[in-house]
Formats: sequence, C-alpha cells, structure tokens
Amino acid sequence: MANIPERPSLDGIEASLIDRWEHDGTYRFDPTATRDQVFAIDTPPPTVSGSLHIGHVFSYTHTDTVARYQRMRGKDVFYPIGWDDNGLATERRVQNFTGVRCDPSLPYDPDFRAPFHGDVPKDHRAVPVSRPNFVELCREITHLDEQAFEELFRRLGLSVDWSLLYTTIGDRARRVSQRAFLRNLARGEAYQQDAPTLYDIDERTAVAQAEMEDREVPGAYHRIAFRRLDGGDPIVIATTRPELIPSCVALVAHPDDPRYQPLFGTMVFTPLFGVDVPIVAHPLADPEKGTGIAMICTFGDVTDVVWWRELNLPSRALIGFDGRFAGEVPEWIATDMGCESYMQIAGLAPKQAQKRVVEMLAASGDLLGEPEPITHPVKFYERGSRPLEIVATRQWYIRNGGRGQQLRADLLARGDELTWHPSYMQHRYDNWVGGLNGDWLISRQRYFGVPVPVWYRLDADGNPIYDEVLVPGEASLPVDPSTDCPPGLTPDQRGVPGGFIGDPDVMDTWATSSLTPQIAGQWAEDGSALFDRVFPMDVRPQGHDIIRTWLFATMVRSHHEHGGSPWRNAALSGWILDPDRKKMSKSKGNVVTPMHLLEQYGTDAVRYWAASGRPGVDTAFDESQMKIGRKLATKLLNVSKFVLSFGEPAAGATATVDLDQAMLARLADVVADATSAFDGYDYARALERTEQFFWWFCDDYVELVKTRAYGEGSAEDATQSARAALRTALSTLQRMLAPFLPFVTDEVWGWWQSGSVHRASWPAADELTGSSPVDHGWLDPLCDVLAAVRRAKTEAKVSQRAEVERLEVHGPAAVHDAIGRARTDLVAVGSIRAIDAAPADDLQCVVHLAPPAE
RNA sequence: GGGCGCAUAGCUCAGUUGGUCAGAGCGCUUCCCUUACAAGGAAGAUGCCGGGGGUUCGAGUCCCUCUGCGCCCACCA
Repeated sequence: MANIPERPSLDGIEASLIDRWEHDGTYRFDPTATRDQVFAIDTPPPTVSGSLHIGHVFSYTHTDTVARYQRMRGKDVFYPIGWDDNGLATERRVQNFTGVRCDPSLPYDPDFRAPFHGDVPKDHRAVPVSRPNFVELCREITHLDEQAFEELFRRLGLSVDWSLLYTTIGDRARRVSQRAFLRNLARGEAYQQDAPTLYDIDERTAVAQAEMEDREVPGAYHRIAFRRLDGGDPIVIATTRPELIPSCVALVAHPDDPRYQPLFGTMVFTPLFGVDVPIVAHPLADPEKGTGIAMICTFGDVTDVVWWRELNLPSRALIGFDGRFAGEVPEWIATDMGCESYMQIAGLAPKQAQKRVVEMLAASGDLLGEPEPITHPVKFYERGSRPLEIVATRQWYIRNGGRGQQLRADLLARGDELTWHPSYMQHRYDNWVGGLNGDWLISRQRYFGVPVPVWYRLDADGNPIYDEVLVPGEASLPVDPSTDCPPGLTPDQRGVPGGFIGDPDVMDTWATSSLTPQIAGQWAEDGSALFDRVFPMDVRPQGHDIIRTWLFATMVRSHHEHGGSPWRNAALSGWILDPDRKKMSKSKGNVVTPMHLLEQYGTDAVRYWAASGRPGVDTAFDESQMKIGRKLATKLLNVSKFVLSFGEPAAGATATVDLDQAMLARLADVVADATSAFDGYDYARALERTEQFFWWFCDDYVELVKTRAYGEGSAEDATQSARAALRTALSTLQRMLAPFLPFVTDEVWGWWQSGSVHRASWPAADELTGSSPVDHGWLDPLCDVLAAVRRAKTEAKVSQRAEVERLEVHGPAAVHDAIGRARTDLVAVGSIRAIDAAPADDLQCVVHLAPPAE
C-alpha cells in the first residue's frame, strides 16, 4: 500500500503533478501510431493580444475532458497547441504596450529600444519605427505573452502535448501558409483584383467580410435637390452622406417606379459641384426608402459598388487610403463653382467634410429643410473605431464561393459532412456560406504577418506588371519578398526598371490560422509522415462566434487542397457571460482573470465549473459552482482514503453479496451512459451522471456496507465482497472523474495503483457485472427506508448513531424485498435492533428509538 | 426582413425516443462535534414546468400560435 496521507489535502497538488506529467511524457503523442489508432484534435491557437480570460478556461477545459476520455479509451491522442501571434490584433497589442507605430519608410535601427513596457502614458504620441524594428518588437512582446499563456494552460491541466507547440508566425507556419497560398495560386483559387474594397482608414488596411460588423450609429437624412438639365422640377434625394456629392456618378430609382420612369436617361447636375450625372434604373433601388431615388457615389456603401459595377458607371473616388478627401480638385469637377466648393473639403476627413458640405448646401439653398436625425447600421472593422470606407485597391483573394455558385454549393455540402455538436450550430455555417457576397480578401497592408510570397516584374518605367507574378520554389519557403529575391533574379534588380519588386503585403491572420491542421500536422514538410496519421482530424473545437471565420476558412483551405473536410466533428463552445448575462469583454470591463480562481479554488474545482457548461450553451460565470467542484474533489480524497483503509480484499475476492452486485450493476449503467455521452462530445452529461452516482455511492452505499467492510461480526466472505466491491467502484469512479478532475484523481490513484490514472483504461460496463444481468431497481426502496430512519433521528434531534429499538416498515412488496436483500447492512447503518414488516400500498416507516443510554 | 436558440423552485440549471417528470445543487430553515470527511453529515420548505390552443388514455416532453429575452445573418440611400 502506498502512502495515504493522514489528512489528505488538495492544497498544492497541482505543481508536483504538472511536473510529473511532463517528466513522464504522460500526454506525449506517439507519432508511429496509425490513423485508426489516433484521435486528432484541431486545437484553437489563442490570439496573442493580451491575456487569457475565464472564457478560455471554459472552452479549453471542454476539449481537454474529451481528449482525456479518448486517451483512456486507448486512442493515441494528437493534441497540439499553438499561439496565433501574427496579425493585426498582435500589432495593436504591441503598439499599445510599447508606444510605437510602424513606419515602413524608415530604415532599421539596430540600437532601437521601445520607449515603454506596458506603462504608456495616455498623452504619448506613438514613436515611428522601421518595419524590421517593429517586427522584432512584436516577436519580443508575443514571446512574453506566450509564456504567460503556457503557464496558465499548464496550470489548467490541459493534456496537450507541449512538444507539438507551434506559433503562427513561426517558420513552419509561414512555410505551410505560403505553400498553401502558392498552390491556391497555381490552381487559380487565389487571384488578385483591383476593385473597391472595404478599408479601415485608421489601420490603413483592407479587411474581409468576415471581420466586419454592423454598428448602429447616429446619422441624418439630408434632403438635397438635384437640378435637371432640361429645367424641370428638381429631383430630391435623401442621403446620410452628403459629403459624397462630389463622388456622385448617377441617381437611381426602381425601374417600375412611375414617379421616375419618365426621367430615366435624362441628366441632372450635382449641387455645389455642377457635375452632370444621369438618372438610371436598378431594381435594388427601394421606392419606399427616402424619396425613392438615391444618389450613387463611388463609394458610399456596398450597394453603390453593386450599382457601379452592374450599371457600368464611372469611378469618381475621392477618399484615399488616409481616409481623407483628395487634396486636388478632381478632373470631373470643371465649373468654377465646383472647384471652389471642392477646395472647401479637400484634405478633410469625412466627418469634417460633411459638416462643410452641409453648410454650403444650406447657403446655396439646395438643402431642403433640416437634416432628419436617424440611427442606422454602418459597417465597421470589428476591431476598428471609425466606419469603413470603400477604396479601390489591388488585393489578393481566395475563392470561397462568394462569387461562384458551384463552389458555394460544394462548401455547403462539406458542412453536411461534419457532425456538429450541438447540431443546430450548422445553421450558422449554412447561413454564412449562403450569404457570402464576395471572395475572401486575404491581403493586409500590415507588417507582422506571413508575407504574400510573390514578386512582380517591373516594366521599363519601373512600374509593377501585376500580371507577371514571380513565385518562389516551395523548397525556398518561407520567403520574405521584401528581402529575398525571386528565382533567377538578384538583389541589384530590386526596384529598378526591368527588375522586380516584392509584394509589400502580408496575409490576413485567418489565412494562416485556417491551416492549423496542416501546420500542426506538418503537411508536406520534409521528412514528415505525420500528416497522413492525423488528417482529417477527428474534431475541431471552437467558439460559435468564429464559425464564419476560422471554421469556414479552414474548410475552404481543406476543400481546395485536400478535396475534403478537415475534420469529422465540430464541437462548439458557448461564451461565458457575467452574472448579468452580458458577454464578458475587455471593453465592458467585466472580464474575470482565471489565475486567481485556480489558486483560490484549485484547478479541479474550476474545471468542474467549466465542464458543467453544456456544449454550445452560453454559461454564466458562477463561483458557487467552483465551490461545489472543490467539495467534490475533497470528497473523492476522503472516500478514497476510507475505502482503501479497509485493507486489500483477499486475492480473487469478488462481489458476492446482493447489495454489492446491485451497486456495481447501477455503476455499470452509469459507465454506459457516460461513455455514450462522451462519444457524442457531451462531457457535461457524462460528468452529471458520474457525479450523481458518486454522491449516492458515498452517502448511501458506503454507509450501508462500512460495518461489513470493517469485518466486525460479519461473515468473512461478506466482508470480502464489500471490500472487493468498494475497490472496484472506487477504481471506476476515479477513472470516470479523471477527465474532469485530473489532479485529485491522479493523486488518489497514486495511493494504490501504479502509473497515471490518465493512462489507465476507461472503465467498461461489463467489467462490473458478470455475464448475467443484475437487478438493481431495489436499491431505491432500500434507500427510501434508510432515509426514513435518518429523518426520524433528525426530527427527534438525536445523533444518527442513536439506536432504533424497533423499525416498523409498512410498504409494498418491493420494499420488503429490498429490506430482505440487505437486512444486515440496513440494520448496521441504522443501529436497528428489530424490523417488523407490514404490507401497505405506500411506504411508511415508524421508527421507535431506543431510550438514550445512561 | 430571414434564421437559430432560450423561457422549469429566490439563483444556476438537469429533465435523451410522451407514461414515478415535478428534479439537482446553491441559497434558506432545522438538527447532528458520527471513529473517511465539521472547509463535514442528516433532513426540511419552496414551482398554474412563459401564455393560449391542439394531438393523445396520458404532454415540461409532440404540433400550432402568441409573448419576452439572446444570438447569427441581410443590399443598412
């Protein structure tokens, strides 16, 4: 018998077990396993842009319980971990943390030191640094964050294989990401296009549809008169963006609108700027909205883009990458008045320009009435602070079905290949794929990311020839086109006429994180046979909020590259809500940090709380659940010690007594139930069933048999039966709780078993019962009688140890049968001297307490 | 406008194919220093299962409808 502590405690058990697991390689993946022996998990790499919060603890625990279950089922679990440390989120974190901003025109400064380290004063103006300096800073800061992440995840007891750690800015991820892109390019799935693009003027980058969100913002309808060239009554339009009048290219009404039908094809001229524009018809124009006729500008919103494209209208874009109106009067504004008006807004940001234009319109009499204040939804970059503008730029795209019906249908069908947990989450996927309105824009005009791995030829004048894309060989990946040269060309040809230039952009972080199965699985990496052993993976766990981004993007890449779905299951976690049922987020200031909870309640207790949140369901943060988890862990400690204290049963001893066999049969049902729940990713159900049995086991069964297990006055074989059953149940329960409470279960397992419980086999129902079925339905009536005796003692305000002179049991046959099966144990636990039985329809117990001893 | 989810004791939630399904824990009340556990244990009270219809011998459980809350999506002048 190993050493069982005199007073078992949960305090401090985490640290030594974490070390032991690492030392023993308890969670190490065996790369020689074949695919059918592997359970592969496409772990989400958390974004390195600050600190982990309680929501991470929640969802990562869910996955970990499943990983541990599968490992105990005998699977070789491929459970990698990565950090998503490239991308805009990281750049912003670094900017805010160190007080710098990247200016790619600056030269590298080898002696540069960040002005601040997390203590940037509010009034600090960001210090410009070169791109290489900025990237160095990003690597430095992310490394610090990643150490903190690792510490938390280890403390949380995640059974990931830390030797599989990757980062999305690391060499392998950059290589895989560029390789996948180049193959997309070669097959025509990646392409570049010069087109109107939603653009964040603060971050100075294009953004993808999946990263946008609508926000309700205040605005106003301005009713503005456009005069007709033929002198008829002016046309009145309503617009929320009067500052875009200089970009107006037409007015548009619905083709069936009788009010405007006579005017189609006629011309008006724009107020203030005096530009002639036609009145055109398009079915997207809503007769109900505003005055039924709208101004088309290049570009005020995405509808403008549709009109512009479908009606072949000219482009008169004025807002540049800096978000300001062009400084020069554009060629299409020709009148003196127009030029004068334009100079009033040249160089202004949209908001100021609007104010100025409205003043001018009011003065000229073209503004009818007062602007009518409204609130309306406007597109924002999800991390942005000003509305997106639409700017025509050259960008890289990957086809995702947004512009092709067949691909869209194929990707929808891929969604059907997955088993979704819970199943209704598939609607979100279908909804998103069905509603795509363009291909996936992957290029970003940023710095800390995986470079777009291409160069362009320069013509005789030194201008890029975008059709002449130069690509690297796969063997040379990863490349940085700003420093590396295309095959066959030399550094001195960079930037000179007839030479080449590197693409300055990086890929969006989703373009790399969409390849997590390929990165973790070492797809197409030299000398690695891993990929075929883990792909397609068994499960993608993730939050339901990123179905449209991460899940869908991963599906797109896998569809293009492998012609199949990257996983078999998608397991969606809900969010953590604060007690007021608001989503926790940094901006709301209601984020709960996890480390102190792990310290206060112990990891197992926090995991217990997390695991009781059902798959996909948003769950309130609830510390009281952690207290219950701690109670459960403490109870396991104590009951383990107690059961083991009876001494080992004789060799070959088995449960022969009715009560012991029934308990094991009941446990077998729980094992079966928990097993099927886990197979369906319903860890919460598995926990609930196990826990329910566990408390019954402690409260009733152990109490019933402890006298017999002590061996005091019992027949030897009855004592052996109790001890054998207790140990069998204890072993089973320790293993069933191991996925949820990995620390306390391994602690108590170590008291009497060799090896880690996390490498033990998951219990099988047929280990517990013999070949023939055992009835356990009579346990309930038995426990009802026990409860009645306890109730009588409680009501009499005496100790539970008090003697019962005589117990009268009135009840149906089932009750008397139950008592008959376990009379000795019942008598012992209740200190009952005599039991009288009488038939009755309903159970009624009359408890005659013995007079208190002198 | 389309889609999805939720609505069960004061709180957080279980109730899998309709038949002990009116439950658990927390909180609250009472009792017990009991030799595994007093950071315990034993027990108790609490509910028109959101409203209204319907199917059925029988409905938190299935169908319809209404109401409220939340989320996703949408071409939002």
